[in-house]
Amino acid sequence: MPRGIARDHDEKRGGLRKGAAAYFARHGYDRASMTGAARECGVSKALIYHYYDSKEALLFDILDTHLSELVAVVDEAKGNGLPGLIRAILSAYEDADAEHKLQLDALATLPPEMQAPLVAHQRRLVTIMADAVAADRPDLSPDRLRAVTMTVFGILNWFYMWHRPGRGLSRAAYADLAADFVQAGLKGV
Amino acid sequence: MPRGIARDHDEKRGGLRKGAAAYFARHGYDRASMTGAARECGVSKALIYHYYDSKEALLFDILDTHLSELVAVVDEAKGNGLPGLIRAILSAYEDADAEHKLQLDALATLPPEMQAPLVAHQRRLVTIMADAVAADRPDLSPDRLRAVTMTVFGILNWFYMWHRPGRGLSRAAYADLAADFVQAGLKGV
DNA sequence: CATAAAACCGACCATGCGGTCAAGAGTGTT
DNA sequence: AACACTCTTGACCGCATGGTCGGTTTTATG
Repeated sequence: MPRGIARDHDEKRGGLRKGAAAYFARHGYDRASMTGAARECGVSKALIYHYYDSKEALLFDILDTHLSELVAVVDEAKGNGLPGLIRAILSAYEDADAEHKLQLDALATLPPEMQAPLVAHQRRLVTIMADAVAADRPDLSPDRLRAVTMTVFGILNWFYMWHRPGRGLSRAAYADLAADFVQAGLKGV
Repeated sequence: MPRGIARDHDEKRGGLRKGAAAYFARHGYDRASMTGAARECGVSKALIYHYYDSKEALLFDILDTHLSELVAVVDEAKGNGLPGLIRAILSAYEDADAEHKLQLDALATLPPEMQAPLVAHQRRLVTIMADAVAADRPDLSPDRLRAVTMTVFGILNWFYMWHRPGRGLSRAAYADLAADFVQAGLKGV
């Protein structure tokens, strides 16, 4: 029988995923070309198409991997209450700014059947966060619980837009501030 | 002397701006074609190029108009304290979801010299918000003041991502909730 | 060591895009 | 009425893009 897939197949694929994610995030998914992503990864465009069927399939793999890891992190941290959750999420975004940005502004460009499993991951995150909020404020109506939950995600998801590493508060310092802010804010609604 | 510009020139231009903004926001600026935007507006592509020099010039006009109006609204509301500011901004986003979305994910695609005046508008908004926060908490260090200010913008800018008109809290009800949340949160940092 | 498939590439293709153009229809000015 | 200019269009152009193809090199397996 002939040779099977290479031993380092998964690592190579992971390298393409990471390199392409950085390139896509830097230029915007739609403007970023496969030729450019290939150059960034130091391979030919044809090779990317050896590992992935299409540009969309590559994006899907980037987002699916990212969201799966995020769900795992959050699942692990959900025992530590709301502040623990907030710190865990902000910490997980470290070294994943590119993937996070792509999730926010490129996920919607995928066809619905590819979006579905990714959206399912997102819903899982939202549910865990909502449970943590509800633990502090079991009296909130469903509508208000959802609104508060999304408020917290707004805070977290906006972070990468204004924070520049090395300037202002550190990631960890902001995580503390955000946790305090949310906990106090919860008492006011 | 020959005829001048048509009397309804500005209205026509405004119509294109509004129609194109909706189309761009729905499909994403980069994927959205000028042909498609033209069809959405019920005119030919060539006509858009009669009113605008380029796709970028059209985007610039959309964002510049939107941000100018926003600055005007915020400038007027800054006397009413932080809660007033929050309510004013959320209310101003009404009927401007498309423009708001474009501001968040297409502004960066403009060349630096076109971005500059728009970013100046944004900075104005941030400054006003920071002043309102500082009025409540004059003891915050500059770094923390900035972090809290961006936290508030995160809450506001995320709203359009999860809110669906007619479902859950109304816009006004959420504005009240957000104002309460922020005011209480401010006491916790 | 033979072999068959994987790994990899340069060149190529079809399509859709932003933008242009030449021309006609409509209209305020003289 | 004659003019000059705006308004409006369908047809067109060059180019970059996502994706393909034929071929070469490499490497697990028998």
